[in-house]
Amino acid sequence: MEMIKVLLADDHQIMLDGLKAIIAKDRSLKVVGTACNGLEVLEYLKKEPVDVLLLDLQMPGMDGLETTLHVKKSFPNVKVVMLTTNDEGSIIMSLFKVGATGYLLKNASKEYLIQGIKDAHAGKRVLSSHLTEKMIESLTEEPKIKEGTIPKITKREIEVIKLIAQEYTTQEIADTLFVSTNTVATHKRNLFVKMEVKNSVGMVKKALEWGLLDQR
Amino acid sequence: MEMIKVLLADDHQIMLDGLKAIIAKDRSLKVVGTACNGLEVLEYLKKEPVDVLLLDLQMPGMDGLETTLHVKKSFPNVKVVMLTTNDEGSIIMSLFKVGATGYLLKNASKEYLIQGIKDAHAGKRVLSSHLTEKMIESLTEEPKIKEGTIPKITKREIEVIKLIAQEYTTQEIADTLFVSTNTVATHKRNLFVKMEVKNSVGMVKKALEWGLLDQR
DNA sequence: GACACTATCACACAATTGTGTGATACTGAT
DNA sequence: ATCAGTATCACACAATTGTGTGATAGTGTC
Repeated sequence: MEMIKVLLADDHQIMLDGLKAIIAKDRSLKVVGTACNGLEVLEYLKKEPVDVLLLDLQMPGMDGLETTLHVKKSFPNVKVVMLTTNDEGSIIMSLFKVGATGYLLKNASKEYLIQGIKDAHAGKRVLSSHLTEKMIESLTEEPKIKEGTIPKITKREIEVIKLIAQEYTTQEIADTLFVSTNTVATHKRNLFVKMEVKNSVGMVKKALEWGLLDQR
Repeated sequence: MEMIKVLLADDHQIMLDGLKAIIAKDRSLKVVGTACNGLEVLEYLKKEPVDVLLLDLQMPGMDGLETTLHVKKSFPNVKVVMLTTNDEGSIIMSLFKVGATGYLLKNASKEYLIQGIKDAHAGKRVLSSHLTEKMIESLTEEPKIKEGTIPKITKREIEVIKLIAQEYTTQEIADTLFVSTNTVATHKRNLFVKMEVKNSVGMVKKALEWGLLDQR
């Protein structure tokens, strides 16, 4: 009987060891390799065939989402099962859009995990039960134009966001950028609309999510 | 030869299974039980003796820090080793202050983990090597009286922070919590001082850094 | 050259936030 | 039983933020 070849990717060594130990117990599964980031995954796939890729959503550098995108592009036959602590309903859709086959919570039981790998290999959609509900919810929600797309934000606007994130007042920002407070207010106003937020707090939160404040 | 009795606590089932599998391979260690939150840990300790407690820092409800505090108070002989993904230098000090014996990153190797448990049992301080440096850093950085130390923030205050982070106005927060706007304003005022920030933006940023908004 | 976008500014006004200075009541720890 | 901390509220006022509705000028594009 052919064993299902599994590749593990997680930035936590212990997680890798743990998963390996769990999967090793099942005779029809075989861990053929491990990786601790997205690049290593792609490197591995270039060399060796893999049936199922178990992927941590949160990883330094290329995260699970981006990795999936690349993997499915170059190796469409590989089934990707995302492993995560996250239970946000919103992200599931982008995951499946990007080509993932499954999405499991890290606090799933090991039986569920093993069954999930087998199901994914058979081409079945795999979803932690807690999440199924949430997904249906977010599907049945009114088709609001909410989209994961990050709008175009200009350099000047980013300067403004950064200063706001540093607790500057509008007056201080104006002084720093050598413009009037009116100008700063206008930038903020435009940003609120673009980013679909109500105030500076929401703006800074989204800016952080979108990685706008990363490079100082 | 006596085996070292280990109790595992983590809210992720897979993590528990993984750790158990790793530890089971060492003949001098024995996993005598598992728990998925702080309360379960305390319940278990009341019934059965344990040598080393492997504790996840991030858990719903009572977190690792608080759990350690309670454990060391009632069961001072139990050695506590904290497991975490976090590598903030700041939190280490509060951990040791609270009575933890060790502090390991989840991406440590399994050999390191096993050795860590044994060392902790022998009363040795255990610290992931990456962290040792950071700790020394934060120690030598004396001049600043309060560096990175997370102040005590009450449950009520956290409720307020969470709502602010969700772009609620003071009025809306007051309505949600069934208190007056004055009360909300007072909570905010106190938080600004505690957290050493100037406004809500700074507060939400720090709250995010400190992981105050993690669990819904 | 028309069009879209960016960056700049003005003026007025409403809404909200933040501060200063109190107070009362409950709780848990010393 | 006292004391520190928490949670609650009041009132007043200053400061800041956010909105509505304009305008001008430079840039790059089709």
